[in-house]
Amino acid sequence: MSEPARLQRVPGDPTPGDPPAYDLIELFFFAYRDFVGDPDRILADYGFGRAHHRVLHFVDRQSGLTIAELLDILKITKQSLNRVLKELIEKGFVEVRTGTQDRRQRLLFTTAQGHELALRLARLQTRRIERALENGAPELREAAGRFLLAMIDPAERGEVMEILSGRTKEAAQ
Amino acid sequence: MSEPARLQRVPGDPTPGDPPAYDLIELFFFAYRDFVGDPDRILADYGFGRAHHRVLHFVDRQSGLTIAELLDILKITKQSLNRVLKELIEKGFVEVRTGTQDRRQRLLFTTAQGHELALRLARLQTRRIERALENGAPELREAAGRFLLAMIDPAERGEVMEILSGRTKEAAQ
DNA sequence: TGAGATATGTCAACAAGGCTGACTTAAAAC
DNA sequence: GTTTTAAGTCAGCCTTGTTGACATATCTCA
Repeated sequence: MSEPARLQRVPGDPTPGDPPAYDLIELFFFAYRDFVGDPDRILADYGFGRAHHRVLHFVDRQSGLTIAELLDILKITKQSLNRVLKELIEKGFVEVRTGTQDRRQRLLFTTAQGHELALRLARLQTRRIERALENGAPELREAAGRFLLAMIDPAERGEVMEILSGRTKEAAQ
Repeated sequence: MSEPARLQRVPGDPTPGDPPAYDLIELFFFAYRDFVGDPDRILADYGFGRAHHRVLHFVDRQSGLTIAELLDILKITKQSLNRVLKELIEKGFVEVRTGTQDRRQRLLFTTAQGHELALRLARLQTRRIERALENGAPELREAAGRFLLAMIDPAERGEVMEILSGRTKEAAQ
């Protein structure tokens, strides 16, 4: 509205002339809502919310990770994390052990109960994913993964790919 | 871990034996976070949040839609909607007109200013999408769209596809 | 025409889950 | 032995969701 028209497009430009990708924008919104909605119903039975789910998920996936590592993954403040983490510990879903090489660190683990819940929620989400892929070509799964990865900030991608490898951090204990 | 292995799978089964799709679960989480994070920074300049964005977006896309229609899309309570809608109206981003066939209804429209902001945010998100697709095969876009649509509850898909068509509702005025 | 249904608006209170800022403690590092 | 680091905590605030109750205007239908 206020910017002068340009005749050439510089690569990496805002490209205000392109029509917005309304379809993908809206699909992403609705799909994500349903995707996180599945676990919500189960979590409510335990008095947990989405924040608990995220913590439980990454603790289960990266057994033995520290508070600092978890904060880095979730990108929330330690005060926010502490509120939900405390509840997960009190209710016996997460366990804390003092680090051995560095005794200032707290290493986080899921308990048997915590692991079961994390797995149950992951399977629920997996079921939705499998149903989404079952009528597609076999390449659809790989395409979905490549698209989602490419949607992530380039600067974060390295870290995300490390997380995806799901390496446990138990070496510390 | 504790369940006996089964040799056959019933279609539509929980399939607890399948390994969870941790990669897609986590990619979806990180990708969506970055996707909605872009607009957040701009919205903060206006004193708006994500809730305002969603309202502004769908009002802009479905010019003339009613409160009831908007509530149905967003799936929040009218009290929640009203709080953000009121602010969008007060600040001159959304305009309300009384319905003509049914004068109980309120038809929602973006103002020029509101349309500009909606477009700016949509373009920002489109840029991320385009960058995600630019190094992929031309089929990647279509695959992403099909995957996301299939992730939505089947019962909702019809409604979502109507929304995607972006038909304006101005006939009423 | 009058009763009831419908669309919207509003008040009050509450909960989840983010945030900032300030401060403590224990352990490691130098 | 001082400084830095990892974690925990207190207090208060914001956004955005919730429930429940009730008001108003308008439409529908017997």
